[in-house]
Amino acid sequence: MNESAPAAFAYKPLYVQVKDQLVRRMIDGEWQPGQLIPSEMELARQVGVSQGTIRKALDAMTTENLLIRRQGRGTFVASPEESRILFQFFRIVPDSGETTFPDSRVLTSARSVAEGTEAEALGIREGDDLWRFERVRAIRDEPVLVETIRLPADRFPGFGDLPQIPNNVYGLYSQRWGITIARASERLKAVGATAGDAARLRCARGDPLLEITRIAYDLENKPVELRVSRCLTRTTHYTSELR
Amino acid sequence: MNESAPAAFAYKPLYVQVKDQLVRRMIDGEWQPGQLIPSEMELARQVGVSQGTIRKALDAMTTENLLIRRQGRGTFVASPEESRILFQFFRIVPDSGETTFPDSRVLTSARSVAEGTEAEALGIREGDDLWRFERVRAIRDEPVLVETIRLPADRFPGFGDLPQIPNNVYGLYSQRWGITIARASERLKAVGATAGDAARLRCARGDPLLEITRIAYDLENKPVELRVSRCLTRTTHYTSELR
DNA sequence: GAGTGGTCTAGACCACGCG
DNA sequence: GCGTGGTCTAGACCACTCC
Repeated sequence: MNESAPAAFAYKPLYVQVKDQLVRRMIDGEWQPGQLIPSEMELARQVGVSQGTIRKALDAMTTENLLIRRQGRGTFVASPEESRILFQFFRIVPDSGETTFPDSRVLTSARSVAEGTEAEALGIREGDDLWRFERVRAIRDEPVLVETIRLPADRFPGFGDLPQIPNNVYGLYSQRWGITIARASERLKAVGATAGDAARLRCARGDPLLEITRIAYDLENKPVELRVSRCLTRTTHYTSELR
Repeated sequence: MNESAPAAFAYKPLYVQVKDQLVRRMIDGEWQPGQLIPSEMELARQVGVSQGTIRKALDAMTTENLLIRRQGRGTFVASPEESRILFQFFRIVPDSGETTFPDSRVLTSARSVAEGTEAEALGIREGDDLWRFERVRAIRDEPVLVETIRLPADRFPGFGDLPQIPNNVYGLYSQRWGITIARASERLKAVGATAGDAARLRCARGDPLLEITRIAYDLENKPVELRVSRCLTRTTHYTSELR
């Protein structure tokens, strides 16, 4: 392939180099979410490696949920519109087991300035501009959680001018700014409801809430969203699979 | 390979059949935790397939944390003694980020009878015998969580005769009864501390706790342990990676 | 140097989706 | 029937570990 030979001190297998090159096409917007990408044989010709090596790169991207492969149809760029992706990043489910996705109602939205912990989490400097908005999410009209989302202003130009914010914000990030959320890291704690939480969630002050602090990363592994959710878990729970 | 041809209505790729066959060797105790298994070439000869097919089966088992492969040395059965396995099933970490593993102190241990929800979780019948024990776990002498563990008595004969219960119970399950915990499923809720929790965790009654309900499964995907942990998260948190 | 797992290649055939 | 991804094979060479 048309790439410099791997240096002895930093050996990278060919298929990893190929994978990085293909991810780059997604970052650059050449391959957009939902799009059908060329077949394995075609990519092998383009990149100049064997079909088996292309396959290894595509398989790695598939296990990272960047691609979706369909036998007989082709390989597609994963899209945040699809329901399977929604649930990839939403782990609060009703105890009953049904798979309902919550509605959202935005409470406040404003431009502000990053404080120390916010800046650290988002990899920006203290004092840099942020978009910050707060919303309540409900399942079957029962409020389940209240969350505050913070976005670095320079990555989301014009965010404040939006007439409204959709339920699925990862779809919005993708469509409006070409930002794909590739992975996220969460920290969970149990906390007591504040007076504000209590009013919004129709519970008592001090009631136990599940607090989820999430940092979401883009394709280049840079943090792009900080989200703190405080959830009522009377009739719902957070699921986690350990393997 | 010496296996009947796949039926048309239930096609299973050859490498999956091989994988099932190799997992069977672990279930039957032919391959024990920590043991070096035969090389790819040797297995290919034994099973009667190509080395590439053996490799696919071994890779699948490696991603499920059943095997550990070391270039130049060989392939080993994963062992619950190794630190990496311990943290695979322990997601409570200090906020500071250090990786300390908690001590345990057993409070109560008794034989009892399965109630409805316990029986359902463990896939046994209501009224079947259970071992049930409760312990407090501490990091640096600070109590962090109190947990109750329930085991189906027929899978763990002689459990009640043990002089003491070690910190790492998954190592015990493996050594004493040949039971390997392959995966676990957790449900998290925020709850208020009971009077009993408060006394054991040195907190106030009603303080918010993170309640983790875990069902752990063996190599045959049968539930073998039900565990409910109630955790103080003042200086610790539960981590979760979303991909 | 011998043996192991890891990568890369090339080619054949199978299962699937669609026209 | 054609093109796609999925499986299976066979063989070469590379990187790593240990003697």
